[in-house]
Amino acid sequence: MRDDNAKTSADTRSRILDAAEVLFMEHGFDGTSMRMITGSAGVNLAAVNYHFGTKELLIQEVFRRRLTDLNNARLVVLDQMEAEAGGAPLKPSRIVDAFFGTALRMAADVEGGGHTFMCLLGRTYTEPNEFVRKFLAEEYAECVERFLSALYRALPEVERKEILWRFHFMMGAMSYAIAGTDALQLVTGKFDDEHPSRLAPRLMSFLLGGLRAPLADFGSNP
Amino acid sequence: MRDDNAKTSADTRSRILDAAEVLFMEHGFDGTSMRMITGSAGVNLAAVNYHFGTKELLIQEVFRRRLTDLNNARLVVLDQMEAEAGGAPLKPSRIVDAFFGTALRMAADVEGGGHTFMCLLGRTYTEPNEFVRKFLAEEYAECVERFLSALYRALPEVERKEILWRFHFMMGAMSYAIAGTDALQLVTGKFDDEHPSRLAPRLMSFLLGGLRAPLADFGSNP
DNA sequence: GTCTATATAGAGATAGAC
DNA sequence: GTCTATCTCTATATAGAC
Repeated sequence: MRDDNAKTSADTRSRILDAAEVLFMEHGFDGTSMRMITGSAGVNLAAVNYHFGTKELLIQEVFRRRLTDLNNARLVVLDQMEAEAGGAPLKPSRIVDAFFGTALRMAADVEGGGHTFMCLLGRTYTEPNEFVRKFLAEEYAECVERFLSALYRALPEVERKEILWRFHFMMGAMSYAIAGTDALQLVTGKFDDEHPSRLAPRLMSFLLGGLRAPLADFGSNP
Repeated sequence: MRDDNAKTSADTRSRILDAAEVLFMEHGFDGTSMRMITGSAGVNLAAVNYHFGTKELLIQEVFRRRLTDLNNARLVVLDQMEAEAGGAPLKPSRIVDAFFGTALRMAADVEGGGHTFMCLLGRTYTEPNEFVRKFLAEEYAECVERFLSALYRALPEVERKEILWRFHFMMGAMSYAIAGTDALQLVTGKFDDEHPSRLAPRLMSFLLGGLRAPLADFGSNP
């Protein structure tokens, strides 16, 4: 940092994105006004519209800049594992780690903002706002398809629909584990003050237990 | 229903609550205006303030009227099981079913509005709005404490902190399973059109698998 | 690129007639 | 209890000077 008051023009964009990310996480999209964002970022109100056009486009850019990296990181790990395996199916635990572990490692990065972003992302999966959900779905499509395919091959004896459901359940458990910890904290009287990096091993063993659980009997009573 | 246009004064209150429940679920709290609610309920704009005071108090009442029943139903089942057991610890699977199964049965009630409410509730656990989170925490406190105590006694060999985390993970998986199904649906191309009642057995086996998963090794690297 | 000033729309809430 | 009309505040967005 060269000077407290030096706001280079290139910086303005990033300052807005950083401020928006935190405020969206704390107050939601509708609960965060442009004035809050520009005030927190220390830039002029008109700067948001100049750099991003509209508030909706700003929201998209907040997600895009981190989500691209996250999903690329996931795919890099998967590519590498599949190349090493040379056509043989992978171990389910390794697939789960490549997808969920990578996200948890991002969530453990408190200082770089990864934690803030993963909290925001977790909340946004169930976001009412339709354009956000659609945007997320598109950003995720390729990556999710790749991981589901890997799981299908890793667990050929399990019905595909069942794997799909369990992937969904795992997403839910992870999102809450990251975004919703505050909530239960209020109820039960805290998880002490554990650093987010402590979460990963606990969650991973829970996810794998759920994925490997014996199948229920669905045929009985419709 | 006696007449399409007959709005008895006692009805007005319920009509507002029913309309608000659906709209809050579809558009969130900030995304739902008083005008949307009164328009959908077919009542006058001023009626909300007359019957509930403020929008915040309306939100609280939407939750209170169903949450009281849900948590009472959970406690009734737990009380009965504990009475039958006469001091002996319960099976973890039965405790989980009393808490999560009861919620899933409410979520399977599409026509009576239980499904709508459970979607809304699932979203709200990670709601940014602080007063809503605090209100939920208070409404849940007693019930969660009772179920955690039951689990502590059922699993004396497992560290209490670990049980607390896994309860949290189960809450997350359930909330997403109910509220977030739309999201993954967009990504992966649908869960067909399964009725919500089909969800319960799938989720319950996942939750129990997670709860029983072997513990990870936490001591190694801090 | 950055700023001030403002246009326009919509929000929650209420006063007072009925 | 219900309605109309309206107050007040705040939101997003933009036009135009610098």
